[in-house]
Amino acid sequence: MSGGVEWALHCCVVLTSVEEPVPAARLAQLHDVPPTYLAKQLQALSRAGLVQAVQGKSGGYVLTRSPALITVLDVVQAIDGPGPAFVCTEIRQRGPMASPPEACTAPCAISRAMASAESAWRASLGSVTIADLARDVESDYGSGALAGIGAWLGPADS
Amino acid sequence: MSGGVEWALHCCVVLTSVEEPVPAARLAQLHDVPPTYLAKQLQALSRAGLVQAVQGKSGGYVLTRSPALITVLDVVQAIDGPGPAFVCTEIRQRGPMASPPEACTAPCAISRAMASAESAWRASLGSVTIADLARDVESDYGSGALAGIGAWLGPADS
DNA sequence: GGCAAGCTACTCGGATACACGGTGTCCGAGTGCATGGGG
DNA sequence: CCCCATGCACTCGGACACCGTGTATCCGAGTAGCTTGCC
Repeated sequence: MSGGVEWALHCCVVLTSVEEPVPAARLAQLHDVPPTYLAKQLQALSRAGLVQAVQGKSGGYVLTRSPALITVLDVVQAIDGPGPAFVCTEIRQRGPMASPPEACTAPCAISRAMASAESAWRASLGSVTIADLARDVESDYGSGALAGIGAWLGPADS
Repeated sequence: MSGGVEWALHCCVVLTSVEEPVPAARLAQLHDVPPTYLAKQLQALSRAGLVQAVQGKSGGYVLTRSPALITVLDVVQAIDGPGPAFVCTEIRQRGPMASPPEACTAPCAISRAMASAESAWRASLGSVTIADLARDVESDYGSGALAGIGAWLGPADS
């Protein structure tokens, strides 16, 4: 899995605590990660419609909708792509003992098992929203933790 | 995910139908895949203790235990490694607003959500055994399908 | 005929090149804000 | 004093190199079975 997923999730959580756009460079120095590379991930989020990019002097990124309506699965799929990790290459139709194509209308048993597992994985990620993560962060580090970060993101402090 | 996982699973299923060792080269030509590369995957299965490698003139690979005791998860972990796909880099401890290390005894909320999803994925894969897959194959293609492959694996037919 | 030594051929196992996707970076296009001049 | 044109600085967006992991391959170590010679 791409390591940028973690950065994107953290960015979404901190964007919960602000209303004004936050530039990618500021999010980068908050997490101490390469600014240009994080910009790449945010572009992916923008393409997926999770965040809105506003340009201009005081531009940046803002969440497009309520954090309660953005699931972790949305973010993961935006970064890593919607395709499943396991892709069946239909090797049952190859080789000397190949099954005839007319008998392969349904996915093979192995493909079904892997698809079922990935479905469970997606269901688990889809049941957690960014709002849930933000609440957990407040619970872990005390109320006001996110507000402090939000305040830091606003002005031009280093 | 590594593409060799699919090959390894198919190999385990067909090994269900034989009792004598099957060489890697024969499994390779059955599935029409690069022989040397499939050998690499089988070596991983051997290292994980799922199959036993016997050397000599009529050597090959055999399952070490009943197919009902080998789960799909075992095979996947043997090929792709036991480590989780998502690894938390603890970026919360980096940057200007870093959380103090003494407040980071437990995994962060994001790490927990990802770990929970992977746990669900593993549970799903762990609930399916190679014997289940073999039964599904018989159900899909009719009884005797695996027996036919097993018979083909034995002699030296091309 | 039975047995044992030697040989052969076949097997696995680890060490070795190649390729593609993820990682990291750069510069150009576009836009909102600030400024300065005019009415 | 208010409004508008101009310039600027800051933003995102896509196009360009680099590296690590997975993909594919090869040759050497080891062993079971066959052959052959001897008893």
